[in-house]
Amino acid sequence: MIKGIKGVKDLLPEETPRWRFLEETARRWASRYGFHEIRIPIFEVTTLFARSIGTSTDIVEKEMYTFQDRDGTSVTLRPEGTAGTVRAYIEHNRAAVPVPQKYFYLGPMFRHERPQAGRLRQFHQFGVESLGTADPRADVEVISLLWRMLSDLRLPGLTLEINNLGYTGDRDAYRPHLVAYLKQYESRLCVNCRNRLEANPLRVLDCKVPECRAITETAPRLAESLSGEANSYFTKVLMGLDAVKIPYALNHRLVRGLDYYNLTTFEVTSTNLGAQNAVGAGGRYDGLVETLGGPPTPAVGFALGLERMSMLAPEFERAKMLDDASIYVAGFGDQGSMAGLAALEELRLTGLTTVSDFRSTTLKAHLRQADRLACRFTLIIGDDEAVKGSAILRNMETKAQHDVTLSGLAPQISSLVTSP
RNA sequence: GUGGGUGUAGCUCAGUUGGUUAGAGCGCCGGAUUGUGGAUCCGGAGGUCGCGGGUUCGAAACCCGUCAUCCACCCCA
Repeated sequence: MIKGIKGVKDLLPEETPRWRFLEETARRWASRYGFHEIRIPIFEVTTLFARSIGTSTDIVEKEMYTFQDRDGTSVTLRPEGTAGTVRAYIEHNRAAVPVPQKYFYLGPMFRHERPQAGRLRQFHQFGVESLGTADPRADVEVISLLWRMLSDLRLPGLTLEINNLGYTGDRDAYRPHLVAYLKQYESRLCVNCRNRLEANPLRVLDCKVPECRAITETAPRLAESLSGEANSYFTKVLMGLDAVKIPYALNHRLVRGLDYYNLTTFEVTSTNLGAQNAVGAGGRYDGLVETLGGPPTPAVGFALGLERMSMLAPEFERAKMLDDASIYVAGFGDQGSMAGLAALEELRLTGLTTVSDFRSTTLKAHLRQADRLACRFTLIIGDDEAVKGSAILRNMETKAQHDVTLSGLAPQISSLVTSP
């Protein structure tokens, strides 16, 4: 048996209604906040991701689905949506458009990781990018959208955490302080953190090992090294969140894994998920557009994991099924089968949702299928009816039956089906 | 990439210190009702015990390998 690829899942018809609901909710909230859909390719040249996400990140180092195109250029299945969105923004010179460029996207992303609860190799993200606005209110707008959307879905156990990464210069100034402090306790740090000390010391701050946490608890804080400019920007973001009544918690350990973030970073986690507890996360990335060859452009955005939202979303009722398949046509016998097929087509052409199971050969089997498909009516056409040019419409709930004629069938059915 | 758990019917799972025809519940099909669904009763079908080796008189069970899957580390949505 040929099986699907590891970490790549099928969404069967039973689950697609819930996904559609999530997607529609996301779309509705995004457009309410003035974001417009952008559809970007699923693969891009590899260098786009390497340059934007950062060459020393795990994503670029070992998680990308990269392959050679036929002409030899290296291409990669997108591991996230920001890079492609920014590329499109630059390529189409959207900086020249006089209105705010606020985009949202929705679709599959690919990372070659070991699958676990809430982590797949093909997963789906909903994301927004607000490009060209340096105002703290843009940060607030994006965070607010994220929070309202998740709240509207009533996802349980949510927390919004926020931090200020400052400008690149601020982090450069802070890093030596942190490293000097951590060096004193180097022997007590976990192996990972000892490596991080060289590669990316800030990441030591969000290590989960208790010993490391204890050490970093009293470490010098990034907040103390931030420039006045960075501080006042962040203060305005927090004031804005207060003004629109978004509850948040400051988390000085929140250091995002992608290189392009600066100033505001935030993350929404849920206690009802497994170890991978981030539902959505984002931040400001003022340098990225320029890094990718565009004009200096401030930007802020977030991405949401749809699988993780789906894991949290309460069960939805399937009441709609009744409307989905409302009429079952039970055609059986040599002539009844053919007459049933014609009736099916005729009803469908008038816009009625009409189904049948051609595998059923007896009336009993047909009615059983009608019941399973939750049809409200069954149109019975056996050989007896077919030769008479008639059919029987059965109400599956009341068991009431009406005779109808096969000529001019659709109008008769329409009125019987809609009348109470 | 590393570690641990689990692979038996369509699904969820039993299966004793290794013992003869591998079970249950649910589901499915049929009958009771030769043309009327759901409920009930009766009957039936359905299994390379993940795969490959090994130990043994005998393996679903023990050993080795392998694959799949889940969870965790790492990292992230």
